[in-house]
Amino acid sequence: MVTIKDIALQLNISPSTVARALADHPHTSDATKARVRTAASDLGYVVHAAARMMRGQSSKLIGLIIPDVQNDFYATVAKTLAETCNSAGFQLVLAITEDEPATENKHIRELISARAAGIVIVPCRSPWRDTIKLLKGLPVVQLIRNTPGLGADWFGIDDESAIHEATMHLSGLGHTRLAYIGGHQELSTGAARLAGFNRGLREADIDLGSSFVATGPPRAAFAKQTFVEMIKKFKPTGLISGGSRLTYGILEGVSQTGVRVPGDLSIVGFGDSPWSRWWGNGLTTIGLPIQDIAHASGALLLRRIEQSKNSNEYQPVRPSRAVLSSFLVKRDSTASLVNLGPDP
Amino acid sequence: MVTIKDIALQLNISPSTVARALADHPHTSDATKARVRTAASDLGYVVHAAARMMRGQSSKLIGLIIPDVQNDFYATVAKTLAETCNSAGFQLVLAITEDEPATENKHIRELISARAAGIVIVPCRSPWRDTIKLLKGLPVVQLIRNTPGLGADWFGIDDESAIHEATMHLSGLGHTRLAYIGGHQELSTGAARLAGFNRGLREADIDLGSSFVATGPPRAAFAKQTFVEMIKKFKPTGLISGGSRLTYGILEGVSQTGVRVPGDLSIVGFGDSPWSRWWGNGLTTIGLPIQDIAHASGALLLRRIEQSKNSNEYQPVRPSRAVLSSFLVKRDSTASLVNLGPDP
DNA sequence: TTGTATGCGTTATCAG
DNA sequence: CTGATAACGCATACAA
Repeated sequence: MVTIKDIALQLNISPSTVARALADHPHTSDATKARVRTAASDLGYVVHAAARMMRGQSSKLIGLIIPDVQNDFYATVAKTLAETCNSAGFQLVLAITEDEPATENKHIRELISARAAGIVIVPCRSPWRDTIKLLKGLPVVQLIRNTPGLGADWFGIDDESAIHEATMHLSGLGHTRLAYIGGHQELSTGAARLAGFNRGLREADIDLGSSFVATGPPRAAFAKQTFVEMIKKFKPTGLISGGSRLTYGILEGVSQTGVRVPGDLSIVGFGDSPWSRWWGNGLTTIGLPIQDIAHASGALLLRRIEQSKNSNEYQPVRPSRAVLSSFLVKRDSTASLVNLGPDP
Repeated sequence: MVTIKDIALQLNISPSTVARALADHPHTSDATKARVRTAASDLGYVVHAAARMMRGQSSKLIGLIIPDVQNDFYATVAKTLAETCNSAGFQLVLAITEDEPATENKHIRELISARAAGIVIVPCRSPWRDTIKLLKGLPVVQLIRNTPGLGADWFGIDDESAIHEATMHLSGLGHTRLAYIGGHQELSTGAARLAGFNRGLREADIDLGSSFVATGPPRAAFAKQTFVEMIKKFKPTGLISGGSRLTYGILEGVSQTGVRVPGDLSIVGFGDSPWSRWWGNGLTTIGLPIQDIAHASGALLLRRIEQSKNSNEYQPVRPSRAVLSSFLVKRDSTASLVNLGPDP
């Protein structure tokens, strides 16, 4: 690896002069700068980030910790955030937890060891204490899920309202047998979304007996299995999904069981992907302001990083907690109630 | 930030003893190790990767450079590779190029500056010379696309055969008016896939006049627009997609124009996603051994990293070039030829 | 404008 | 078994 010394040796000048030339320091002759630059380019010099870091503070790395990249939602976050980071001279380090607290902890330690400038995280179900302690030492923005102990900035969506609106929508179409498949209630989002469903049921005067609720891991497999089992026992006319991957799994189940959408069942999916509209007129979705959230969190993190450079000790000054609204993308045809089978 | 010195001071021992204890060095008393570890844990010590790197060689970072995370294909690669890296103690740094040579170059410089141990890259359309020069300095594995100048390991799929097989499949169903929408011919994959289509046409004795070809950027938008325009002028009965995102765009176009699949048109999609089967029986796909490729490339890169540690100078010893086969996932109903409209 | 000296946190080497 | 010391590459305060 070619260093600043090599360039200095080549040009018979001192290393510090080279350093200054490379840094475009004002007190350096243009001639020297030019000579140094060409030499650097010739030799293929690339600055040693670690050495630079030894003197300064943190690296130009920002960690993104998410449960799953295959989720459309998080993929979009990753993309948007990568752009935001790059335009500010940072690189994004991707860490995937699979919702495992141990994996999460390990990733965070690595990031701190690499002196990441900051972290954007979608916390897993129940993070370790140690994890929270570690996170308190650097700028952190939480996304979607909200871990109680950690007093960090947070951007999320109004989960309760989102599902409530979806429930009212189905009720408004005339549905009276509703089902909900959502993520773990231990997740802040899982609890809020379920609460929205329950409020909807109450407001629509729907008997709890003619509703079905299942919560579990926010994975496609869980939703698919749950759907297939449910459709035998409880025949809903309307179904609400409480997660992007769950929607995926439900649709898998639909295509496996041959249930017609919207013929037999109206569904409200969580998250509005392009393929949502491929389901004829059946699939209403809860649109999410993903890009807005990603942008906002990126921008705020960069700001926090700036702030923490000024004050030696990082202090999470008045964490922001912003809730962005989802929006229903209605695609139901009113035909959806025509072909309802008899209640079992 | 708490350092090794802080621990030493706290315990009234020398920094070197602390270092040895932390490293579980054999010539250190168990008592000392225990004391040091608890102190480290108490103080929240995390090793400074940069400082460690100053002495040693490279970091524990591996770069993944891809055009697009939103592409199912690359998302799966990212996930699989992240697992492979983690289990070997590496962290994955995600870099998204959007197929821009400048962005690509910048990312690679950053990675080298951070002394990434190695890089897995899906090169962009026409990488800069400088980019190739930089890449020659460290272990690199190429995925899917193959940049001529760079003598690095490469894993890809047999693009020519894949599209050829798809073409023969449609021809075998009785189709004689075929269309192909693919990626730029400047891409190694774009050229190979188009060649496969052309060979298929020849072998099926299909007149070039009753076929349609369009190549362009491998984005959904391009495919959608091309599809919508094509469907007015040239009415194919069979269409083959030459890229994952292109399939996406084509299906967007289908749903916009109201073309029935497979009623009016048989389609072979590139890449087999779960949503592929949501198209009734219409959508045959070219299944890709994504996970195999990702696994293989990860494992090989780790091996190359090992090798490069032993020899001071990194020499790309006999680069591997492996071609993995795709497989057709047939879902066509034979009904697809029943409703053909008249030729325009 | 340029050169010299110093220190960042770790670890390997050598001395105790 | 433990302590002192040097070195990694870079940036900067200070001297020239």
